[in-house]
Amino acid sequence: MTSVLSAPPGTDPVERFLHRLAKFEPLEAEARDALRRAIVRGPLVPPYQEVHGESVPDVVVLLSGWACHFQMLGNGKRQISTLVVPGDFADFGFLTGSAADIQYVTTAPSQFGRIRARQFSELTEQFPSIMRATLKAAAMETAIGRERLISLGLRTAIERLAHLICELWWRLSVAGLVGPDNSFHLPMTQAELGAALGLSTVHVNRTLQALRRRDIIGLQGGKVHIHDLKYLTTLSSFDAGYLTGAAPSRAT
Amino acid sequence: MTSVLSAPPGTDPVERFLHRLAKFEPLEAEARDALRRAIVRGPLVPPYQEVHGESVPDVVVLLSGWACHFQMLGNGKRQISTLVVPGDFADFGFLTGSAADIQYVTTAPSQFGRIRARQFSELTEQFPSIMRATLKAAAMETAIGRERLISLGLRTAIERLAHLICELWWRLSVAGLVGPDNSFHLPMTQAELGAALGLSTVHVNRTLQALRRRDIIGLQGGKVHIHDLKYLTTLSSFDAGYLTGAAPSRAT
DNA sequence: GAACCTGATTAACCTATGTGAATCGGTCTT
DNA sequence: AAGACCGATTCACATAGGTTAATCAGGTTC
Repeated sequence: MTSVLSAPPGTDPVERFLHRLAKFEPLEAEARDALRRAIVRGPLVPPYQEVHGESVPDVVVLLSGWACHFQMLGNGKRQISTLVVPGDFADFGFLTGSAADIQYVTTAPSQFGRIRARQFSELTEQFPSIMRATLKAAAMETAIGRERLISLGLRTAIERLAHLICELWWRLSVAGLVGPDNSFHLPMTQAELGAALGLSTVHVNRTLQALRRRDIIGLQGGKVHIHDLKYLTTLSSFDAGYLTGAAPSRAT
Repeated sequence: MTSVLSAPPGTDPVERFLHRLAKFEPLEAEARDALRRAIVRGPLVPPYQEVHGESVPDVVVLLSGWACHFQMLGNGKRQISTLVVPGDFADFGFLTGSAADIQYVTTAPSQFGRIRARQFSELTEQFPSIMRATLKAAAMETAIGRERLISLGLRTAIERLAHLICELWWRLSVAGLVGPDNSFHLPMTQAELGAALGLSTVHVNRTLQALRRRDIIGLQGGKVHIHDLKYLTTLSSFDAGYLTGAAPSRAT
């Protein structure tokens, strides 16, 4: 599936990013090299650091850690719209060159990589494959958003939670961040999970209990253990198609 | 805001599309001409016609009528994720060149315009402004999706409905499809509204009644009359920023 | 114009999830 | 070690919205 050199998991975060990107579209060795040279590694950012868009948005990539997009309403409630995991673009504002309209927070110590807007557009001109890969990454983010909409629209609490865990399991697997025992870090509080799933904190807790009681998953100290992936998958009618670009095999 | 020739509303649907597109990014007269020549007008499609993605997705534009993207779950419930109004791209699958993963239905007699994939990429090469405008259109669709997610995540039924109506009012205004009396066609059944808002048909009806009783809107025969736009706006904390590319003026 | 059909409307009832508040367990601070 | 926090957990209670099913109204068909 991947071309030539598939970066082994557990390597350098920049390699992880390249590896992820190349899954969307094969990248020539020179394109990879150019990207490697263009990415500037940022400092380690502490948790709960808000990141605001700049007027001329550079390309920002999450190298390690965790972040999420959110929006607030007047009543103080917040909705998390996107979860950004290592290897993801932090946001796609740079594609339109307009001021990034979205703010995001880190929820774990995180490191971002950055490519100057100007430099990135030179890169995409030189290597159209980079642009194609980037557009596909953006399309996947859209698909993820659509799937989350479906969750909020017609899945129950337990199904939403299960679906989210399946999604993260899949995405983090691709990034090489899932342990051999099907465990991964999930640096989000239950309140944050609620904000992502459209549920109250209390109900997230109840729902988590239900999954734990049935021995489907374990969750403690920001680490998830999946004990029964199959159950999770069918419970939430999770279909990884939207994460791979494959045709969805939805119900009739 | 718009450049040189702003197409007057009520004109040819292709002009409406160009007018909409140029709002995202000014288009040179030659670019407009090239687009005009490239667009092939399709036949009038009856309501409830499902349109499936092709393997090599052409650029498809809704010229007139109404359509929506939806997905189904195993239990037969459906979620409408996107509403496509005249002047919109029907979907953005062509940006990635991968098989369009999304199916959509018309809910009114509709006419689509089509530009061959190959031809479109030649156009964007010749006129980068077309690509920029298209990317911004895609970004707006993403923003709309995000806003709908917020609706499902933290707005009540009446707020969701109000927000949707505000959104459509705005989008259709830009397309020149809102009458001087603040009315517009909304060719969706209450069941479909429910599928878009994550509500049951019955509750859509109840909610509609509430808005009617307070004389905020009128809705009959697929036509909405807005009597109190200000009320609707504040009720749903509608902020058109996400439809214009302007910075959002969200609550702190 | 009788039989149909589809969509809107109502009513009665039910439940998934929200709310508010208290408790508990760690961890960090002083 | 005494607070002070923060996040997880529980409990008791409230309610928005779902479900089922019946009725109604307008438009079509034959």
